[in-house]
Amino acid sequence: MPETVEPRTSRGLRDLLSDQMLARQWMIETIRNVYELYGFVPLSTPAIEFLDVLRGSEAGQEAQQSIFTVQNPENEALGLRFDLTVPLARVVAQYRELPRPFRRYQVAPVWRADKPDKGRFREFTQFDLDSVGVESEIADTEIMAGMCDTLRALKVGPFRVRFSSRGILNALLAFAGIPQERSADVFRVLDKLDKVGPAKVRLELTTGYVDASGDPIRGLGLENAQVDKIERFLQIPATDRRATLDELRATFSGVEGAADELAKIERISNHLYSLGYADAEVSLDVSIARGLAYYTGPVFEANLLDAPQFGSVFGGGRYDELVMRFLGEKIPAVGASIGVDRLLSALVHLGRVGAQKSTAKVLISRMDPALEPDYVAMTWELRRAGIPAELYLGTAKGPGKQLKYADAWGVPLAVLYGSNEKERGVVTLKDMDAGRRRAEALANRQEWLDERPGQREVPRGDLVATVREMLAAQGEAGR
RNA sequence: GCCGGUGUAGCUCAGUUGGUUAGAGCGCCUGACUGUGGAUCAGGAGGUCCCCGGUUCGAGUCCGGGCACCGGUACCA
Repeated sequence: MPETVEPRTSRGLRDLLSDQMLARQWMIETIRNVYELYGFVPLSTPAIEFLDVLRGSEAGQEAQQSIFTVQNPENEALGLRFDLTVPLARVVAQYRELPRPFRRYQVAPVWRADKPDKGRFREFTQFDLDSVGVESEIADTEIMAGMCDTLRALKVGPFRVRFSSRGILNALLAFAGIPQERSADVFRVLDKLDKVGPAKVRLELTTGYVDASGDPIRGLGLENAQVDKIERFLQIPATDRRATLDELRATFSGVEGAADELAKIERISNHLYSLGYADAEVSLDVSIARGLAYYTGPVFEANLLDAPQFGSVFGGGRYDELVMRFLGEKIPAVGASIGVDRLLSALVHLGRVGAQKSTAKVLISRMDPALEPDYVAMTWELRRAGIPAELYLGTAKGPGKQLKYADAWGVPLAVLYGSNEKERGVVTLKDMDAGRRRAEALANRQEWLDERPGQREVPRGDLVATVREMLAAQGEAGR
């Protein structure tokens, strides 16, 4: 026995077999269509980047970054990208002649060397769209409008895009008397609101607590009076954008800079109103924070109301300083990112994508070696008519195994053609779904054989037309 | 990172106070049924009992260490 290698994948990595790939491709194509309609252009960048590009020049400043490092023959310091935003910033800085605004979309895998978790992998796909070099609030507006249009195109059922802004949160800090240096810590805790609830957030903002596993959660040591103000802020309802803005104006009446920020948010909200994105779809919800430190303006995220357990499936915001690390110059940008894997899980959960495994709609079986020219001819006849067709290329002789093969791959139709059919100038077409349904009711094999459910014989010349008709009928039945 | 749990066939798992040649269901393959998927029946293939060490006449079983995975929790640019 030769020594064999155990087939396996490293932790957090997985294969996507055809059913998952077909569902994913449909989803990505649907999203892409929306963003090309909006006039965003595609971009591809290498999976591997220089480590200093990924980390920023002051390496070590953000320690504990879960970057996969990569070796090349030149021994350069390289790593796999962990998002698509940093490579975008690099591209914008590197291609100085690129006309701006640069509005691009990119769908590609990214890698993070984190501990894998349910629904979290070390290799996963993001679908990002960003407008770089834009200050106008219309850019923020179109990102959020695009989020809505995308979710509608994916038929996810009711959803809610919620947005707020770093400016509002900064006003909150001023309002509560918290120094701006603490902003990252405070926002990180506020971001957990959906997940852990207000009571734990309060504890984490003040004294900290010991969680269920006995792990201590350190508190931020804020005063109770400060947290009271935060809570008062968080209670501002998110049902009506105009009303929320009114309340914010009242709450922040004495806070410097708040009025300007609220005016910006109002312009976005008004654009959205005038385009028909009403409060049911887009809400101004000051309880969302988003953990990322680099956001500087509006932040937004989307949840599916029929699948809330999947959390935010689509999120983003404005980040006006990210390109600075490469150019030293401030370039405003706004964008959003879709967690393709998470959204796909939600779509599967909602039954929006099927479990299709095969691209072929017809399997042409081969029963008689003497008739191979006929099988080949039929196959290409179907293909040239635009019907995805597979010719059985395995070694099984009889139709039993070949039908089993069609069944295993979920091919909806099978063609049976032997000397019987040839003599009479006909071809047998079998509807696999009809047969499968009938089989459930039949216990006796002989009946099953005699009945040949879902089969029909048609003249050889009607092959393409009949296949087309049967597929159309199946398509309707399947809906 | 921390707490707890679990590692036995492709999958889900059983395996007695430590005792001969380690089992079941599902799946897979073959046949009954040489032109029909499902069901049924018969047969077959498939094992480093996670790894290393220890105790013992004897270890899947007990002990020590390691690793992996699962659940919870934290972190997540």
